[in-house]
Amino acid sequence: MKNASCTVCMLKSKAARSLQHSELDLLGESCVQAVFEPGETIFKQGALSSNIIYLQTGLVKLTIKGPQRVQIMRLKKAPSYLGVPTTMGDKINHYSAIAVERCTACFIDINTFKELLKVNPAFSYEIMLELCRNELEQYQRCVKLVQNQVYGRLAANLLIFANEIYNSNEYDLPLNRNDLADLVCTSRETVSRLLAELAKESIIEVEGKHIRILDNERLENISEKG
Amino acid sequence: MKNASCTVCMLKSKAARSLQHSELDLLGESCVQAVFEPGETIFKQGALSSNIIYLQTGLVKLTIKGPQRVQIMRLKKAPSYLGVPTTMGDKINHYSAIAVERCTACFIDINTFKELLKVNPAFSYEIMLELCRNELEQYQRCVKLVQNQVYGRLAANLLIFANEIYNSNEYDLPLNRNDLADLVCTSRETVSRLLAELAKESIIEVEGKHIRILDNERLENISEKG
DNA sequence: TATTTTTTGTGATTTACATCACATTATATT
DNA sequence: AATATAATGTGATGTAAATCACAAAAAATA
Repeated sequence: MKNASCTVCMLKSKAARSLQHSELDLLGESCVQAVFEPGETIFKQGALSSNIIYLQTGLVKLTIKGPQRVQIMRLKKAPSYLGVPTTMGDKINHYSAIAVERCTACFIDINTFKELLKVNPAFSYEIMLELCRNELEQYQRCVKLVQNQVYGRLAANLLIFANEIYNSNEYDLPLNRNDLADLVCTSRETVSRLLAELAKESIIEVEGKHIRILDNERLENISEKG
Repeated sequence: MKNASCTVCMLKSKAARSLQHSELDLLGESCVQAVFEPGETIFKQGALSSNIIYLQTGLVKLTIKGPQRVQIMRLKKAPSYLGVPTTMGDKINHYSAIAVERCTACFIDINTFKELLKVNPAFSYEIMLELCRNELEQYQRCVKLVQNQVYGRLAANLLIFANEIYNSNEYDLPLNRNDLADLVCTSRETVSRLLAELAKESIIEVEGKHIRILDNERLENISEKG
């Protein structure tokens, strides 16, 4: 862990770029950087929290305790703020964040964060926009979950990895089959079967965690139609 | 539709209560009140929007187009802001809001709203808190949807009507079976059957739309255990 | 290298729930 | 009041996907 100089940071968030010099100094004073290896918990549901996390680089999964077990809600890719909704209201985390790939994260003291929201409307506005985007994304995820069947949801998630996370139609899945199943809201066995199915149809190529999308169009079709 | 005087309004939001006199005047100038009867659309997905809606009284459903059909995402009870996430980013509504009970709603010009966010950090902070709460609620709804089965979800929704909407364990459902099914993410037929089942078990009493919860404890148990 | 542990694949079986089909009851319209 | 239209209940049937069961492969550990 080291104290960061936010002023010279090249990985500033869009929100942080609207801060004044003096405000960035304030941010830098109460901002501590840390590295997380895959599997390491960045913050944990139920624990007290007095920080907002700015995810500079890497990929995390957000998990939440459900009635039966812990569930992966979504992946979140840097750059992004984590734990804004979970820390703003009360001080207790309402979900966990766990590194899925190597991450660098800045821990910002919540009081400093609130102070910045207060003194800089542009900063505040950017944070608010991010919250709004999250809510809309969440609605979309939810309807898709209800109305599409597993085949479509799996296809959708493979496309998200390709288009939104790795920007390539060839990539290594950062999750094992269990976590992938969790993300798609299905069982491990079904994921196995459907991946085999997609491969048999020559829509993708699967080799362990390595995925290669062969027929983007058909995959998108499956993702849309269910 | 009439122009409202926000200064003397007794139904101010918590956020609005942090506004100065002059700011309330500003709000009042670009704030138009309207009444919506059940079934009437307050705003519509896909339409251009230049307003934030403050729901003063009443109950609405938020619906969103899914891959197969329009889906009820959630109910929202007054007092509450609607369309913040849908209007803040771009100008197009990303979901619809439809009155489920008689509603009064204030249409606030988006520029005025943004201006208030800018000049009054306390106001801005309250709005942000509401966004955060929404996001957390949405996560909860989603895990419940995935991990519980219909019986549990129906029970949960019956309890929400009792505890959060009507504050009574006897109430008239504001939705028909179709919409209730939609809210619970199941089919109309299943809702019919399970309501009958709950009645047979003497957990609730059903007479058309009138619901009476007889055994709160067991209903909560079903809601939790799935 | 050998051994344990974890991860993955695949068949067989079960099940919750959707869908279909139709009767019945309410509600709206003429 | 008569008719049309919509909302609801309920049985029969079908099915997507969970669960169970176990083998095979891969990864971690000794």
